[in-house]
This record gives sequence, structure tokens and C-alpha cells, in this order.
Amino acid sequence: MNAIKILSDYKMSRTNGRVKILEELLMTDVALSERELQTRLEGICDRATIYRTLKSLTSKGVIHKIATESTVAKFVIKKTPDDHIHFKCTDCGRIQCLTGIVPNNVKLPEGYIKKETNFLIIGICKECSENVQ
Amino acid sequence: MNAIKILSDYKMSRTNGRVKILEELLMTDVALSERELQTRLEGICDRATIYRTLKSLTSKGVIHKIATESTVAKFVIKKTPDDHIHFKCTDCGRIQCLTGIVPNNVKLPEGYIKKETNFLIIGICKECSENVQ
DNA sequence: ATATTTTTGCAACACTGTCGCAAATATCAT
DNA sequence: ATGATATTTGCGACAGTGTTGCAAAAATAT
Repeated sequence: MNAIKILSDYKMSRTNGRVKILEELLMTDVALSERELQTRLEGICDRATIYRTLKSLTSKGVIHKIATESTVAKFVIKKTPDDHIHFKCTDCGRIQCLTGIVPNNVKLPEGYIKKETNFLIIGICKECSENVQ
Repeated sequence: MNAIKILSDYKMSRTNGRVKILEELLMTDVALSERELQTRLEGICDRATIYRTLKSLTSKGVIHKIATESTVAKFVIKKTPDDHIHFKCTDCGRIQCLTGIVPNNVKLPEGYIKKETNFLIIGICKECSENVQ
């Protein structure tokens, strides 16, 4: 995956800020908040630009917006189009995608129509649980 | 379930505001935000009191805090201690508990420890999908 | 009934996310 | 490449959410 290709695929102007934001998101496998992106992109682009970019990338389906209990939104590149689970570690605070385990057997009651899922498991991640011992 | 009993069970002072907040939460089966509670409790208690009460009820496990994509926290009384799924309707905006369907087969990878889950499905609820036709 | 502890209301605050608008930048056509 | 057009940016301002310190008020304990 490549930032410039994504922008052209989705017919978005190739601006410096957008390229850098996408590169940051492509570089990591944990979800980032606008805040975290801002510190990584110090001086490169404005808060408003980051928010606007995250919003358009989300609406185009390039990234996924994850709601957290701290009510700060975090964003990750979508790797698979399937529903998948996110894992938040209470120790290091990171949010990761758990690929592989898919809650596809969830059956909604009659009359309910699914559009999207937002599955978050909170606990201790592998790295942190190893460090404890 | 009874507001006054809950407060005494959890050794929380029985104040007017807390009783009213709990009664509102017990009365409904959809998740409420602080905002929504405030309008229902017009003049009965302060914003700060509602936030503080919701926080302590959440930490005691009486209610569940649901993170939404709009980054406004919503709260519901916990009916079952099990993991369960919440459903947010994009039409009427309500968030309900879907009891009965439990994603218990979700298997975390080696080394991950589960503490809590936050499963949200976004779509159209039964009532709204019936009204469309 | 009084002393002690807890909670409340208020005001102030930090932070997240949004928006209008003029300036800057990117894209398009030539 | 050059200029015309369209899009995006940065800035400042703003609304809303959630938190906190502190004195007053209310609840609990004695």
C-alpha cells in the first residue's frame, strides 16, 4: 500500500499534508488519534486539516474510525474489508486490529439490519502481558 | 431493580440527584448520554453531578459506558454480567442492548487477556426498518 | 442533636471536533 | 510551461464534552 496511490485511487488531491497523514497511518499497526498524528506531523499540517483528512478517508472507507471509552476517536488503515475486532490494551493504551478472528456468526434478531460493526475488546495485549512476568 | 437498593448495595450516599439519575436509567432500555439525562432531570441536578454519578456507577459496574462514533458517551444499566452487543440505529439514533446474542466464541490470540468488551453494531433497528415499508 | 464525611453547585478550564473565510496550493486545459 | 479553475489549507472562532477546585449544602455516623 502506498499513500500516493491511495489518494489517486480515491480521486483526492495529492497534498503534502494528506500524503504525510496517510504515510503515518500506513507505517503503524496501531490506531492513532488526531492528537497523536499531530505530534508526529509537527509543523507539517494544521489540526483542522488532519481532522478533515481523517473524515474524508473514513467516509471513503480507507481508514476505520474507532470509538474509545475515553471518547477520543482513533483511526487505522483498513486492512481487510471484513468486520474485525479491535483490541485496546489498558497497559500501553494502544489499539490494534485483531485480524483473523471474525465475529461473523453474530445473528441479529428479526428486523434488524447491519451496516457496520465496531467491536472492541479491552484488556492486556501480548507484549504487555509478557513484560509483567 | 430499584434505585435506592442499588445505592445502598454499593455503599453510595443516597442523594436526590443519584436516585433520580438511576431511576431514569432503570426506566429506559436505550443508552442515554449525560446530555439526555440532563434534559430529563431539568433543574434537579447539575451537569457535574451527573458526570460524577455516571463515572462512579460505571466504575462500580452498575452501568455500562458505551463509546459511540460521535464520541459522546452513552450509558445503560447492566442487565446481564455477560458480554453482550449494543445496537445503534442510524435512523432514530437510539442505542439498545441486544440480549441473547453473545459473541462468546471470540478467541483471542495467545498472550492476550480480555477484561471487558465493547461491541457495537450500527444499522437500522426493528422499529425503523418496519416504518420504512 | 451535633460532628464528620460525602456530595453538590458553580465557575473555570482543557480538550475534541467543526466551520467560515481568505490565502495558498493543486489540478486541468491549452 | 502558463494561466484559469477547483480544491484544500491555515487561522481563528466556536460549540460541546468532560474534569476539577472549592466553599456551601446535604447525608451519614456518633
